[in-house]
Amino acid sequence: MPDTRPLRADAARNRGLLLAAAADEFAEHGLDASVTDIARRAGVGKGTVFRHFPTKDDLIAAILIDRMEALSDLGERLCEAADAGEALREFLTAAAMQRQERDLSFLAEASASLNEVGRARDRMLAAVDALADRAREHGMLRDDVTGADVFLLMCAPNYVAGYVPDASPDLWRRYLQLILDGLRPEGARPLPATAPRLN
Amino acid sequence: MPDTRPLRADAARNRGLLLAAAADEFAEHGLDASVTDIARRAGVGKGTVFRHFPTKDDLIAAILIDRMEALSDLGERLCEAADAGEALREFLTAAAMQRQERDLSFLAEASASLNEVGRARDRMLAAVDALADRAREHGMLRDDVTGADVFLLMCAPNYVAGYVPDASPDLWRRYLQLILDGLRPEGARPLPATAPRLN
DNA sequence: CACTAACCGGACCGGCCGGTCAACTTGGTA
DNA sequence: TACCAAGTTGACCGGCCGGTCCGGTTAGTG
Repeated sequence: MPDTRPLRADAARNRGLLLAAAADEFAEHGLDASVTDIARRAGVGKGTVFRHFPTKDDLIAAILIDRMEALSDLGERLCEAADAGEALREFLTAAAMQRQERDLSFLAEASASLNEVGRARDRMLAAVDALADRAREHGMLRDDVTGADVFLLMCAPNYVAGYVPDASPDLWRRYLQLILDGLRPEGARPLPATAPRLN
Repeated sequence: MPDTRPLRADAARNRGLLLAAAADEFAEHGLDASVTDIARRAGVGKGTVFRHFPTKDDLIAAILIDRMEALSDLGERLCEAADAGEALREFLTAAAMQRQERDLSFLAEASASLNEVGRARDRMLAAVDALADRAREHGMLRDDVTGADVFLLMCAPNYVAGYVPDASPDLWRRYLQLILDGLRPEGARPLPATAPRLN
């Protein structure tokens, strides 16, 4: 970070408008919402988009990073919570609420190669790992489930609910609950295949 | 169906090649694999694709219908099986294996409007409903889960596993097992939101 | 107020993609 | 074998999309 002088007032405002507009547009039309539409929604010229984010992928990455950073903060805070099981549920709920859109993949194929995304993801993965470990120690999480499993399953409730045309906006909660029940040690049967490594 | 005279020999063969090539290409590159690539992979000119399938959506629909029909057959057969719980697992396993690619959505937004797709989906949904009912009666499925829930969750294991870069090809089995455990009555907590309607 | 570096906007470019079409080839039949 | 409808092909078209660029605007400073 050699030269980090502050943005001009209008530029900073536009950057914010763009991030918000892009998030909305991606939520509605998936990752292939057009840059032109995003610019229009933000009330800004298309050139401005590319001034702030050299590439569409960079724009996506910026949104991803924002969200993952926020989730990391929350996760680290929740590690202090008394009830480890409830902490995990709260974290997954927040994760699902943050992204009601389908398909804004956390691993973001293309942009996963950008280092910043990777770093943000690793931090979040660490937070999830810690939450999972604590929950497991308190007997709220089955022994054979890893943090990586939880990380991957984070996206599932929204994905599943996303395919119902006129779904209740709370439908994802239903599938989150189902998944949480599957993660508990009670009726656990042994899992096939080994847990994936994510870094 | 006014005029259904049989295809010429070469045309029939090409149609088969195309369906196979398209399935492969979609598996590798998602739904936006290009028609040109599909044609090349099938060893056929692009025009031939559009002779058989007036629209790319029709091609997708044809694949979808094939698969759903096959799953419906299997599902209806499995309704006779002795072990209702095992029948459900077998069905979901077959469903997951049939589509290792991510993102070939069963409800296929665009083409969902085509009547044939809707009909095939309804038939499959009926089969899943029957399987779920039997499993529930045998105490292998929690009371508050509907066939529609199971239908939607069918896609989840592949989706989740699809985000792991160099995953074992069996990774989806892991998440299928987790979901199945969540579907069992043992540790069930009440589900929020009402089950979705799909037709 | 005057000056300038930062910023903005939108016409423009090349490339790709779904879809068309007219010239050509070929499977089936009498 | 001779014929033609069915089938095939790839050049071509219009439209869209990510990304560029330069003339005009504006925020901040002294």
